Amino acid sequence: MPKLGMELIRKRELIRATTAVMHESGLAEPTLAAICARAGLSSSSIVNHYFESKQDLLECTMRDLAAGFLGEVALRVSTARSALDKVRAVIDANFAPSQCTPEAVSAWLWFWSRVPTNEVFAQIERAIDDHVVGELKRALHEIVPEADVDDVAEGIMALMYGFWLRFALDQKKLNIQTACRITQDAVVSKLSLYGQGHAGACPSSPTPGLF
Amino acid sequence: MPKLGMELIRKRELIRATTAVMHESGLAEPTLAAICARAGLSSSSIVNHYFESKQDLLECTMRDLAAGFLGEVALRVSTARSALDKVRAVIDANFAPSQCTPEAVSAWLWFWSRVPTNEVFAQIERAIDDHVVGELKRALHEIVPEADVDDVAEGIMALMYGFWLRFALDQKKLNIQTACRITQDAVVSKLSLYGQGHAGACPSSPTPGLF
Amino acid sequence: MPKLGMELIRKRELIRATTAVMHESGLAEPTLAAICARAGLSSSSIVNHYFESKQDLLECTMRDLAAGFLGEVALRVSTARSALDKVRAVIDANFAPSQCTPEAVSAWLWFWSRVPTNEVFAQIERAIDDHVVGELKRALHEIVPEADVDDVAEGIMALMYGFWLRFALDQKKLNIQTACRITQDAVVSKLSLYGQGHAGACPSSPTPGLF
Amino acid sequence: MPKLGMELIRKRELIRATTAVMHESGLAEPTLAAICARAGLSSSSIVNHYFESKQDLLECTMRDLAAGFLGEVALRVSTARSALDKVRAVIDANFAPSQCTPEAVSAWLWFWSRVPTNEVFAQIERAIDDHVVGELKRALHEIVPEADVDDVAEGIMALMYGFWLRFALDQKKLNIQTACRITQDAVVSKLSLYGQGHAGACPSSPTPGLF
DNA sequence: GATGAATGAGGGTTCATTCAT
DNA sequence: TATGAATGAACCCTCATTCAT
Repeated sequence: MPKLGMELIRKRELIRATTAVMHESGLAEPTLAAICARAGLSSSSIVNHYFESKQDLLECTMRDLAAGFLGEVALRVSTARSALDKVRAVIDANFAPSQCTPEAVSAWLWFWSRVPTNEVFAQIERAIDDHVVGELKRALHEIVPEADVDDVAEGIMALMYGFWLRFALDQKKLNIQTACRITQDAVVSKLSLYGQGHAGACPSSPTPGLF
Repeated sequence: MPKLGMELIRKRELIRATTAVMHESGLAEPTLAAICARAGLSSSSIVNHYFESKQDLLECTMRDLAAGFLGEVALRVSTARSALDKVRAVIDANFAPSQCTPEAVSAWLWFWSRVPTNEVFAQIERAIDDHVVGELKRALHEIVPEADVDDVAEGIMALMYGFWLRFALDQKKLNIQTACRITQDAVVSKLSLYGQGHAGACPSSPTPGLF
Repeated sequence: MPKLGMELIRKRELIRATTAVMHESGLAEPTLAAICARAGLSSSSIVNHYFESKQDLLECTMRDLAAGFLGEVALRVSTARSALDKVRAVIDANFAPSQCTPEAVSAWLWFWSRVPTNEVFAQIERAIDDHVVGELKRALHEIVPEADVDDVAEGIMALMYGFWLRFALDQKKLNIQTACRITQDAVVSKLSLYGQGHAGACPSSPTPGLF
Repeated sequence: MPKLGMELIRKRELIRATTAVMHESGLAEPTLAAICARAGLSSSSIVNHYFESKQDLLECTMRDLAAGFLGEVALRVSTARSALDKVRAVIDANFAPSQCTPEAVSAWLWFWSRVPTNEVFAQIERAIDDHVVGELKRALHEIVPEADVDDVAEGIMALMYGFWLRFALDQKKLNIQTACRITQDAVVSKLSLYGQGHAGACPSSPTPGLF
């Protein structure tokens, strides 16, 4: 029964199953057998039917994840008015529900753990990073002194990556909403020092401060 | 070659080789063959001669790394005078040279990526985390309001983990000294809001601020 | 080669090859490599394709052998009229051609030698033993005094096991037909003492007698 | 401390440990490591120090066992007066306490299971068998018609081997004394048919009979 | 005499992949 | 389109054995 569009459906099923397996079997190397079993398909031959190889499936899976993430960023940033709102939009995108399911978080950590090994993954990672950091810096340029842009951007990225890593390690240890709030607060208080944000210029009052 | 007392020497060699392989061959599962080749030993039998299994070698490797890290923390915290100094000591320990070689960073990320899979690794991770977070909170209790202790501690941990993760992903992207400085500044400015730290109450000067 | 329905064929081939290897390579632990080579298959991966493990293959092999044996017993016992005929049927089943090929005898001895080691094999052995001994005792109840049933049954079993063991040790030493005849004669003469069997009460002629 | 006679002591220790390991670890192939651990020696090198190889140790172990058994036979046969007593002596030797410890029984079954594989073991087995069967037949010649000697001897051997095998399979299933008694009774009743033994010529009375 | 170091062969198992159906 | 057959590489581990101490 050569249904049209079967290819797309199967691919999506397999990609979804891949992230599920990454999560369920720890972050161990997912096997094709496990992925196919999870997708309800028998025989791992089907993977080589729709993908060039296991590596291809994994790359597609990560590209899919990355596309979703960059989409969240683009969507939110494009609707932000002020520079500060753009910064906040980037942070919101990082903690967006679609990126924070246990499966997604596991997939991200799995992906990161393979970046040093795998050149293709490294390229994807660099592309994501360049895009997000670029977005961040473009906004920060309008808010903080030129000399501070890099450090502030780097700080924000580290904070988000750190929360993600810690969430992946133990999902009971951390609450995503809390993580997002802490990050947002950190930025607000930080930028308020430069006379931006909702706060006044000099934080003489018991200003929020970082974290 | 059959010198007596070879056990400690070989164990150390193999542990060192393990972290080296983790780093060199990406964060992929290190094979005993690769580890032995790296250590200059022939045949992977030698590993089972000195360790109970591959898993045992990996656990010993991580315990060794963890011990080194906790040692750095203990050493620096014990010589700190004020509560603020203790917080800074924890941060310094995280970015201590012994913990920031490319090999060590790779090993840490490898370790983290296995925590969800492996119960023993999870225990080690929890032990480390409890210890460091505990140290941090004990000091923060004297500095920030009770209600803020958890969030501040969590923020500091995330910042450090995030820098480490990003360093592991691309060592050219980040400079450890910079990461340490940004983290320290973040803490100082944060805590200064509560009237603590070496800085005066109101940061009238181009205030430190977070990140 | 990838014909459908290959599973049953291959399983049978592998089981047959297993007993062959047990026989040919003495009763040493058969290796998958040897079994596959014997079956004309390349690489021992095929075993794990059709069986869960080597242990599974061995268990299936023995269950197959046991089923054949119990089938022989059931077939012959069910067509026996008198109680004595049932006893003789059990003996005939033990020395049936299907159970007395050199391969089968080797497989049985191999199996027995593993019973003390292996719980699954022990269960199979107990099941077989209980079944055969039970069949024997049920028939004997009608022939010999209650007090003698156990000893007679035990004696018959020992005689059969002993012949089998000796046949396994050296197939030139013994002739199966002779063994069967000796066992049958032993039973006939034994039971004739109780006034049963086709023979008259007192064996006035140079009576058969045991052995 | 080069104690004199250390060699004999160590050899005996190792041989004893070998049978112990054969029994304790089922009838699996005993490893040198297990044997040395059982003997309280560290490092399996000691075996190659006192024996030429593992095979040598195993052969010595079986020769030791065989010597003990043949000694039992010789001792009892030499003190037997009548031909019938000699037959009974052989049976008693088979079930002598020294040959019926769980360790000895396991060792014997282990040995038998290796006979088809191993030429040296086969030679030992043949030597034992020839000796015992010879002893038996020599006595039987004086009791039973020439034509029956082989069958009767073979029957007795089978009965004894069968009991041993069944005892090795499950020591709870069988009692050595019972096995010995059944065998002795079988012989007595059998030979009584030929006008020998304690019984009268024609077993018209409810003679014991076999088993 | 006895130990510990080191090696290498060989075993079972997992797994991605190819191919015929 | 989809499945099952089959293969071969790679891995961890066990174990007997040799050698230097």
